Amino acid sequence: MAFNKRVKIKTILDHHPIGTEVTLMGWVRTKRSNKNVSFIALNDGSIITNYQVVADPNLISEEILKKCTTGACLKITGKIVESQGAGQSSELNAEIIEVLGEADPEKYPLQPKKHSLEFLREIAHLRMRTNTFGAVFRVRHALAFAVNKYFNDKGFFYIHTPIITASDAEGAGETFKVTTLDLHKLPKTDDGRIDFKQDFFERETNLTVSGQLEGELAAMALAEIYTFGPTFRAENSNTTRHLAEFWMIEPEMAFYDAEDNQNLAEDFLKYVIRYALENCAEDLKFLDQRAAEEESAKPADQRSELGLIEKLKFVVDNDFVRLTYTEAIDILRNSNPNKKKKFTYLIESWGTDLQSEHERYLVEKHFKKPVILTDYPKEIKSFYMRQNEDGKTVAAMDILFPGIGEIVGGSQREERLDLLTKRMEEMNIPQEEMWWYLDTRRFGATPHAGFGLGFERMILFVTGMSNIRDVIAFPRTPGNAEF
RNA sequence: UCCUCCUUAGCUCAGUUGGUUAGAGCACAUGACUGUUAAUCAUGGGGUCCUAGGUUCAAGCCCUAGAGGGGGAGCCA
Repeated sequence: MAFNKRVKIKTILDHHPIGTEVTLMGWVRTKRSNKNVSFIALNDGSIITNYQVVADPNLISEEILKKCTTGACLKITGKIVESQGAGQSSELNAEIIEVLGEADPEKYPLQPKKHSLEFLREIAHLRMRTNTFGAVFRVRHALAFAVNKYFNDKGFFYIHTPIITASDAEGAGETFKVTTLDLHKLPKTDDGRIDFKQDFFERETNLTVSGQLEGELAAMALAEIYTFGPTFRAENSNTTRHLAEFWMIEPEMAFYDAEDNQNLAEDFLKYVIRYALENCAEDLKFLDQRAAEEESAKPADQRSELGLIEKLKFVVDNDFVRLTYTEAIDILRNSNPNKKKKFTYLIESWGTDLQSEHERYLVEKHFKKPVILTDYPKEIKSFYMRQNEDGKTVAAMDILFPGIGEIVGGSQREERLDLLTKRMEEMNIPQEEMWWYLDTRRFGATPHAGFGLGFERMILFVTGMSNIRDVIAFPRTPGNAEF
């Protein structure tokens, strides 16, 4: 006989089935008791709202009620009735309570009170049971769904690029090695190097740092594709915006130039944010209040002018600013912090890369909206980016978001074989092992473009969380692979 | 990797110029209470003051090293 006859709390709140008999299953958040009645706040994950269960000690034994402690899992059957209390319109009068799983209150670490995010990170296996993380992961799901829906509705094809790769030439960062060799007895070649011919793939392999190059191959056949998968970078980065394992969305489109690419990226970002606003109202309302509390703890000059939901609506309703690197340098060179030498790195000449402080100034102080920066000097960008007519810049774009920094990096790709191989030579990119990539420029090459978007950075922006470790269930960072 | 701050009860924190038995709120337990909303009230239990050295008559407090964590920078998404 099937076990699951539960009704979800979200369903009850949507339909208010007063008078019907239902079974709820979920976890106790709090219990309040007096001599005549106990109130259990139950959460089943379907929605952030807890549902009130009323237990009459004449119907439910003291032995059972004693086990209904914070964190315990219950199966409750009873009748939905109008609530006599003020905090909710309906509630469940319990007739049968079955304790599916107890939670020793002396040992269960989550309490009905506010916990610090740092503490909850240490108990990541339980933190999804809190309001904040429940909200974050429901929003994360909605955003992932919206990503697939957006591209599917536009006729893009979802390509699964490999996780294990042999190419190390993207230049996107340090890689994690993949091997089945015995690390204590590494086979050596005659000249003393590790003999990867004896390894599983008979060559050196690593976890992917980007699906872009493979994505380009697919775009040369299916025209408009995207990837959405895990990405691995072994950089020793310890910041609130970096993970060693993160999820990246990488659309790649044949017949798109740089401007088409920018249009797609802006439309895409607005779509998924709008999707969250329309489909995660309760969770975003909670996160909005949470963010407001965090803001009120900050000194007045560091507080943001807009609340979380206001900020999301603002991004959806306003055009992003588009300007070239050269224009940005002019603005920065003449900015107050540059003139008054407030920047740690002063802007003096064209050609240097922008630092975080410069990006933040442009986005948060000067324009106060998302910025698409284009046409960077070729020296500070990747080999595959299309070279502009001026001979100095490439058709790159970075999209900068307030509070996050770079959320998207992309470009029109260099489709001209001679220019591409020349650039690879200049940048010491080995061409032999990239023969398959260069083949796309030999056979049926066309203008094409694409971008990469860090999924967790998008979640950070939409949820208003400030540390990237709090928007992925089990974060992987230097020195941390628990759970 | 660099800079910087932090580590005291299950959690969040206080702890005076180094000085007797290390405190509070919340949580938890017990009891009270005729419907509560993070209920309230009373009582109670709970400590390797991150670790290892050192200075001192005396160290939670000072010094050295290490571990763990936060924030910032670089790298990037």
